[in-house]
Formats: sequence, C-alpha cells, structure tokens
Amino acid sequence: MSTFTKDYVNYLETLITIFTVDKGEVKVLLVRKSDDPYKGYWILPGSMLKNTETLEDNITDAVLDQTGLLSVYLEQCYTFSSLTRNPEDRVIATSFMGIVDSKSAEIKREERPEIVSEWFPINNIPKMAYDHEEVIRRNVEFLKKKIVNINILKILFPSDFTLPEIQKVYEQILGKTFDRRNFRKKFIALDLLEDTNEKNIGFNGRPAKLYRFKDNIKQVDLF
Amino acid sequence: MSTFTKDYVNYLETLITIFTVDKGEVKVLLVRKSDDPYKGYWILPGSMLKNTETLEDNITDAVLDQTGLLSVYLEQCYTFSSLTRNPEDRVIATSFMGIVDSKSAEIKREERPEIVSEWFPINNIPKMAYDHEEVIRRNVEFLKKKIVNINILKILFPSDFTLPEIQKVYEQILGKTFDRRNFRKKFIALDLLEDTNEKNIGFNGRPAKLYRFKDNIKQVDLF
DNA sequence: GCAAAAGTGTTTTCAATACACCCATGG
DNA sequence: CCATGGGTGTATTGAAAACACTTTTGC
Repeated sequence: MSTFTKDYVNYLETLITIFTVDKGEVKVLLVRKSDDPYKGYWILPGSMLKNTETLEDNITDAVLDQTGLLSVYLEQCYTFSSLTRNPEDRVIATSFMGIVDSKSAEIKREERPEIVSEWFPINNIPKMAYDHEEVIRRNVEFLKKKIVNINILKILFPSDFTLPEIQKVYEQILGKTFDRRNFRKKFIALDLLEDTNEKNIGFNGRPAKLYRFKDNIKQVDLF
Repeated sequence: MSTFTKDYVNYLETLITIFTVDKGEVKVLLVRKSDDPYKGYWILPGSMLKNTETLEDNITDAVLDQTGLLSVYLEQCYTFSSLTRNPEDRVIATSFMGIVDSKSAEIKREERPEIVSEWFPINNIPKMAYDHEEVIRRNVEFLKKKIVNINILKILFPSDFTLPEIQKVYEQILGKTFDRRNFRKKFIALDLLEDTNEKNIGFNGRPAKLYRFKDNIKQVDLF
C-alpha cells in the first residue's frame, strides 16, 4: 500500500448496479474499461464525487453520461472502504442499486450508439475490475430484500406482462423455485393486477394471459 | 453555502447510534458537544476518517475513545451527503448502528468517569446538532429491520432474561404491542431458549422465569 | 397429433390470532 | 387480602404448501 497524499480521504466515488429484466432474464449493466489499470475488464458505472453535489445527484448524472439511461429507480446500498480496493489511490465507494425496465433500456441504447455498455445475466458476470464483483454481489443481496416490494416490480414491468414472467424473475433473484399454481393464487389474491384480455402469442406452448398493474395500488410486500 | 477548498470531498466522517436495553427501556448513547458550533447540543459518537483506516476500524476506535465501550456489535447503515448537513465544510457521514448489552455499558462507564456521554430513551432524544436527529431516525428504522434477527437479541441479552423483558423491547422498537400468550408461544416454539430454573424476584407481581439463549442456535428471524 | 408451456381446484398443514382464568409475589 | 404482573390452553381463522389434469398454441 502506497502512502497517501494527505491525512483525510482523497476521493469518494459512486458505483451503481443497474438491474433490468430482458427476455425473462435478470441482467446488470456493465461498462468496459478502456484504460489501465484493468484495461479490458468490466466496471460498474459511477464517478468521483465532487464537493458541489450529493451522492445521489452524482450517480444520476453518471448513469446518464455513461449509459444513456434516464429516470432509473435508485437506492443507496453500501459504502466500501477497504484500503486495498483501489491499487492507485485511496478511494471510498458508495454503491447504489438501480432499476430500469428493458424497453426504456433498449430505446436509450439506440439513441446513443457510442456507449460501450452491455447487459450481463446476474449468473454470468464477466471479469470485473477492482472490487466490483464484490460490489455486485452485495447489491444483488440488497435487491433480494427489496424485490418483495411491489414498487420495484412496477418499475421492472411498466407495461403488460405475464405471471410466468414475473415468477421467473422472482426465482432468479431469490434463488428458489415456486409452484406455479400457488404463485398465481397468491399474486392474484393481492388484487394488484388488471387483466388486459390479451395473450402473449408467438411463443411455444399455450399463450399466457397478459396483465398490467392497477393504478392506485397500496404498498405491499410479497413473500 | 460557502465555496469549498477543492474539487473533491474534503472529509468523510463516521457516526454511530449505539443501542442498549436498560431496565426494559431501549436507549441510545449520545455525547454532549463542548465547542461551537452547536455547543451544548448532543451529537452521535464518531470521527473523521483518515486515509490509513477503513470506516469500520475508524468507528470502532472512535467508540472506544468517546464512550469507553469495547466490542460493540456493528453494522453499516447509510451514507449522508447533503451539501448543507454541516455548515462549516463539506463533510459526508457514514452512519453505523451499534448494539451493546447494558451490563457491559455500565462497567465501562465506571472505569471511565471522564466520559461525558449519556443514554437517552429512543422516544426522548434531546436537541441534536447537525443532522444527527435524522441520522438517529434512519438508524432506528434500520434496527427495526434487524431486530427480527436472533443474533442481535443475543447481544442485547447476553445473560439471563425474562420473556416479558424481550417482549417489551420488541414493542418499543417495532412500535406495536403483542399478546403475551402468543408472543411466548411463538418464542418458545423457536427452540432457542434454555430455562435457568430461576426467577426474577424483587419486583411487583408474580416473578417471571429467567431464560438464557441456547449455545448453538441456528440463524432465524422472528416476525 | 404431439410437444411445450399455461391455466385451474382441492386438500392438508401450520402459523397467527383471539380470548379468560389462575398463580406467585410484595406490601 | 389485594394489587400487580406472569404463566397457561383452546378454538378459530387464514395463508402456505402439496399435488394432477386439462387447455391452447406452434410445428
């Protein structure tokens, strides 16, 4: 560990793990690092905190700059302060969890082709720079606690969706499986859904019914 | 808002809300501020982070210095970055929640009479400096989520305790009441308790049975 | 018509709740 | 003996879990 240039912290950075659901898979958004150290490795979006901004302002701007995404749902997760997490300088990192629906994600990508970010399934994370793999792991744990909340589901599924889709998302994030009949029974009993009277055609097997969330739903926790 | 001396953060500080249970009451440990600004107001223990330490090391040392308490159970809660939270400089604060049993707390106080800290019931917090009242509020919310975990109970009640005592702690922290019979039934069904065959004599009414936690108990959540 | 995935209903089990009386101590 | 607080048992309710067959589509 090199000596630091002053007594108190040099830098505080933000990092964010943005989640989405793409074709039934839960994915996170990563950026490829183009310079040393860790050139070619992947990193989480984020930036150094300036004295004129809050952590939340900073990460909101960084997300727009580095991923093109606007209006991502944000929650602060954890602050990492290991002395060895950055080999060059003393950098503390505050991590956030972000949520965005896949349609918004796609639109932004088309508008900003220069962005070198990519979505990775949470079970198939590439080689990460610094301690970012640990940061992702902790943010996934954080999401596990939050996914029971209906608000996050509403962000992941702003438009029509099927019950099997939502069930698969729960199964990936919570790491367990549910009985289809019991899952449906419980979800419908919550009285959050509106039947669109449409079907999810074009796939194998019997088409699933499409639902959407009702407008004014109370804040409830599932599971 | 004054201008800052450089682009990146000047200071990162730690703050801790230490909880204990004293005669059935849930309390937090506060320190009286002896200099301006906010002279005479109360503050949370904590200190400025140096480049040679982690947040966790820093808060552990600060707790020992400022309160005399050793071996406090720690969990990081939240990082506060409002531009106006400190009127003198840009200071970011990472807050921790701490837990200590009342017997350890008392012993340390007797050994360190110069310490100017005091325990306050969580429903009767004095005038706090800076944004420390908000920090306490958020840390109490954090404790609410954690008190369901048996490990924290084991720290609060290392030695013999009665079921009505534990029930009262839950009621204070969660802010609701429980039926005595159902609380007891549920707690005993968890198979965490060992009957000491002793009674809590010297109080009004029928003496309560004294219990202790079994040695090798699995990690479970109540409620 | 067959493979693939979705929809549906019933029974059982267990935890949560509601509730009233008796017991042990201090004063 | 009485006030105070602690201990105990039962009945009800509701949610969770276990479980098998039928339906609709694509090919």
